[in-house]
Amino acid sequence: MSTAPHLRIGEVSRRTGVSVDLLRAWEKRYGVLSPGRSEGGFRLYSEDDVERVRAMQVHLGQGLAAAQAARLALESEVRVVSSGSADLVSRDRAELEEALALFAEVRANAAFDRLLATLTLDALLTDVLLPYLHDLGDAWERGDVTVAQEHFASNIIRGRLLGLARGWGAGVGPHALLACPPGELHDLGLIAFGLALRSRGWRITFLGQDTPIPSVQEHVRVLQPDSVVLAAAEAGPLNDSLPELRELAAGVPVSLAGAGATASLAREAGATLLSGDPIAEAQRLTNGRAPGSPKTAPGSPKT
Amino acid sequence: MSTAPHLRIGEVSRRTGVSVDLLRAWEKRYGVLSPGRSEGGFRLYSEDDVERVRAMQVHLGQGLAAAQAARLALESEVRVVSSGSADLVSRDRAELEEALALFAEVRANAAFDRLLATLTLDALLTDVLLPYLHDLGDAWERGDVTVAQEHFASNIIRGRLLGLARGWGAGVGPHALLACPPGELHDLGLIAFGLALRSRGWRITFLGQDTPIPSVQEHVRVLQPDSVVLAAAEAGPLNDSLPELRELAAGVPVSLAGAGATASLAREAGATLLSGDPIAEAQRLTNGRAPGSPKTAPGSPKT
Amino acid sequence: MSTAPHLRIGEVSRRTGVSVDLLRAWEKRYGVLSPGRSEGGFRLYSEDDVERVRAMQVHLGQGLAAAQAARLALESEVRVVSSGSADLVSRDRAELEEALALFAEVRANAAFDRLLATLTLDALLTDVLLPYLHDLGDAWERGDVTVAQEHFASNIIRGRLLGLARGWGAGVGPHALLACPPGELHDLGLIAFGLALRSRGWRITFLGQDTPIPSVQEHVRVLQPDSVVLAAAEAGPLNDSLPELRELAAGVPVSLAGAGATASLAREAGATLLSGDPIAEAQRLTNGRAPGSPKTAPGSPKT
DNA sequence: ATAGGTTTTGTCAAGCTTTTGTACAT
DNA sequence: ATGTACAAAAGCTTGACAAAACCTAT
Repeated sequence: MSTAPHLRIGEVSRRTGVSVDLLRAWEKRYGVLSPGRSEGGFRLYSEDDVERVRAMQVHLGQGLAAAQAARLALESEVRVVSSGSADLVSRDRAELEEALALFAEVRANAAFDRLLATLTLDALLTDVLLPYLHDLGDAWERGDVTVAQEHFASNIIRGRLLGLARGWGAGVGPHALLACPPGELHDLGLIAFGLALRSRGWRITFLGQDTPIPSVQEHVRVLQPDSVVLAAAEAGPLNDSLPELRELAAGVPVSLAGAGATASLAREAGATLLSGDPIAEAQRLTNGRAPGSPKTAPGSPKT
Repeated sequence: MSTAPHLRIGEVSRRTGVSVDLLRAWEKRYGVLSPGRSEGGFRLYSEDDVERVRAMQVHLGQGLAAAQAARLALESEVRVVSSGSADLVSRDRAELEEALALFAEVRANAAFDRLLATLTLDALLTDVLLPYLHDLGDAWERGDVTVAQEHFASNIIRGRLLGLARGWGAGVGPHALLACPPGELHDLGLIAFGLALRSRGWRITFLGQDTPIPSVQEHVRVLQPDSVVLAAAEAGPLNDSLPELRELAAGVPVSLAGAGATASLAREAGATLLSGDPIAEAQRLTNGRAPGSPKTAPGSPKT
Repeated sequence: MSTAPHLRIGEVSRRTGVSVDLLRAWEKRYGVLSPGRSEGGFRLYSEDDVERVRAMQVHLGQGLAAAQAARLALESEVRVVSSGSADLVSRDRAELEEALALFAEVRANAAFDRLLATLTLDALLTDVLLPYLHDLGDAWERGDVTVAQEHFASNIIRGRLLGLARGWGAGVGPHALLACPPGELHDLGLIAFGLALRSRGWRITFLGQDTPIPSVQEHVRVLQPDSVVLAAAEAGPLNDSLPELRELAAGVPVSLAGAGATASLAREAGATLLSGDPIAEAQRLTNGRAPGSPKTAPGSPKT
C-alpha cells in the first residue's frame, strides 16, 4: 500500500529519532530509502519509508550491522510487531486508560473503536470497561486520580455506552426498568448491565441517576416491566429508601445491584440480590426467566 | 405572509437597534428593504422588512460583511422556505416530546433521526432541543412531569448529544474546557453549548456535572485551554464556589453560563457572563477572539 | 457541495486563526483556496474554503511542510470539522460515498463511524446504506462504476455490517434463519434485514450467499427457527429452487425477500412475500408475531 | 561533522482601493 | 428625505526579507 511521498526529512527524523544526516547516509550507502524530490530538490518520504526506517532500527537493535539491517529491511519489508497479537486487547485497554487520563478524547475513542471491533460486547464490558471503572473508583478514593480526570473519563464512556444502548427499548423480549435510587450518581455500571440484558434479548427502559422510588413506582403501573433493577455504589441511598422499596417490591420483581446492595438489605426490601458482575447477573436473570423462549411477546410500540 | 406596510423608519430603528441613517443606507446600497411611502413621502415598512433587518443583523453577527449579509438576507428569505418544512419540523418535535413523555425510546430516537436529517445542528439545538429542555424544566417545577419522565428524557437526549459530540476534542481550533460547578447536575445545556462551539471550530474538553473548581484549576495548567466555561441552572452552586472561581479567573478567561449565572456574580468572580442562549453565546465567544492571533504555531508535533 | 462564497478574508482568518497574509500566500503559492471576488475585488470565501484551511492546519500539525499539506488538503484526504450549513446527515453520507468511490478506506470508515454515532441503526440502514447500495447497483448497470469500485464498497460495508452483527445469535427472542438461494451472491440487503430484526429482539442465524435449500432444510431440523427468510436480487435463483422451497415451506414459515421475490413465486412456494424495504419488513414480521396491542402509557403528553 | 549555498515559508511594508457606518447640508 | 461627503476599517498587489530547513561536497 503505497502512499504519496509528503514528508520532509526533518519530520522523518523526528518521527523515528534517526538524525537527518544518518538518514541521508543510509540512503546513499545502502539504498534503504528512495525518497521523491520536491521541485527545489528536497527529499520527500512516504509513510512506507518511515516504516522501513523503523525496521532498520529494530534490526540494529538486535545487534545486526547496518548493512545487514538494511538488506533485511529492504527484503522482508518486516512489519514491526511491537508486541504479540495475543496482547492486542490489553494494549488497546492500556491505550484507552492512558488516553482517558490525559484528556485525549480522540485517542480514547479510537481505542474504544478498536476494542469494539475486536471484542464482543460482553467481553468489552467484563474484561475492559468494568475493571477499568472499578480501578478508577479505587484510584479516585486513593486520590491517585483527580475529579476532573474521573469526570472526563466517565463522560466519554457514558457517551459510548449510551451510543451502544440506542434502540434498547425496542423489540419483543422481557422488559426491565433500570434506575439508581435518590442520591446515587453512578449510573455507568447500570448502563453496562442494561447492555448485557439487551444483548440477551431484553427491552430496557433506563431512568438513570438519582430517581425517587415513588416515581419509579408510579410508572411501573403503566409500563408493566417484568423486572425492576436498582443499582447503587454505596448502601446509603438504598437504605434511605427502604420503606418505599418494600412497597415497590410488593408489586413487581425488584433486584438490587451494585456495591451498595447487600443480602440483608435485599431481604428486608423483599428484593433479589444481584451480587455478581453485571454480565453474569444479566445471564442469570435471563436464564431464570426463560431458558430458550420468551415468556410473552408483549406488543412493541408501533413505528 | 406579507403584511401591509405601516411602520415608520423610527419605529423600525427602535425595534432593531439599527440607526435611521443606516437603514436608509442599506436600502440604497443593497436593496435589502423596499418600503412603501406615505402620502407625504415617509417610508413605511412592513413586518417582513423588520425580519429582513434582523436577518442582516444575524449575518453581520456571524462576521459577514454588510454586502454579503444583505445578499443572504435577500436570497434565502429564510422564513418562507423553512416554514414549508417548518411544519414537518414541528411535527417531529411534537412527536419527540410525546415519545419521551411515554417512555417510547424507539419512537423518540426515530423522531430524533428525522430531525437530524432535516436540520442543521444550530437549528436542532436552538429550535428544538433547547426549547424542549426549557419547557421540561418548567413542567417539572410545576409538577406536570414526573421525575422518572424527566430522567428518561434527559438520558435519551444526553445519549444522542454525546453521540454528536464524538471527536469534539480533535483538531486545531481554540480550546474550551467545560464543566458544571459542584452540586450542579444539569449538563445538557453545557453539552449543547459545546456542540455549538465545536461547529465553529473549537476543540472541547468536557468535564460535566459536579466538578470541583480546584480540580478544574489543576488541569487548566496542563491543558492550557483558551477559555473555561462553567454552567449552572441555579445560582447556588456558583455562589458557593465564588472564591475559587475568582482564583481560577485570574489565570484563564472564565465564562459563566446558564440560568444560574448573573451579571453581579460574573463581576465578582472576574468572569464573563454568557447570558444568551448557547448558540448565540458560542457565536459571540467565537467572534470575540482576537483576529490574526493564531495561538497554535504550525508544526506542533505533540499529540 | 459548494456553498455560495460570502466570507471576507478577515473572517476566515478569525475563524481559523491563520493570518490574512498567510491565507493570501497559500492561495498564491499552492492554490489551496480559490475564492470568488466581490465587485471591488475583495476575496470572498465559502464555508468549504474554511474547511480546506482547517485541513491544512491538521496536516501542518502532523509535521508536514506547507506545500505537501496543501496538496493533501486539496486531494481532500482529510475531512475535518463539519461546520457548514448542510444538515448533519447528508454531509457524512456524501463523504462516505465519495470515499468509497475513491478507494479511501480510512475515510470511508471514519464517515461510517460518524454516521453510526449520530444515527440510529434503523436510520443508518434506511436512509443511508440501503439507498446507497441501490444507487450503486444502478450505477453498476449503467457502467458508471467499475467492478472494482463496486467490490470495494461492498466489502467495506459488509465488514462494517458484520461487525455490528456480532453476537446476533444470542438471547431469548424469536429465531430467524437467513440465507440466499444457490446462485445468489447479494447478501448485503439480507444482512441489513438481519440487523433490523436483531434490533427488534430476534436471534439470527445467517447462512449467507449461495446456500443450497437442502442445507437450509437440514439446519431447520436442528435449529428449529421460528422463521426462515430467503433473499435474492433476481428471480432466477429462487425459481430454480422452487420444488425444494415448497418442501421447506411445508415445515417452517418461509419468507421470500429482495428484488427477485415476486408475489406469484411466493404463492407457488407456499411462502410469504416480503416486498418492502428490509427495515419495514422486519417491523412487520415482528408485529405479526406479537399481535398484542402496544400498551400505551398515559403520562402528560402536553406541555 | 562542517562549510557554503539553496529552497521554503511565514511575515512585513508601501501605496492604493473598496466598503461601510455616520455626519452634514440642502 | 435626499444626496453627498468623509474617515476608519478592511482589502488588494507587489516586492522583499529573514529564519528555518535542506542540499551537496568535503
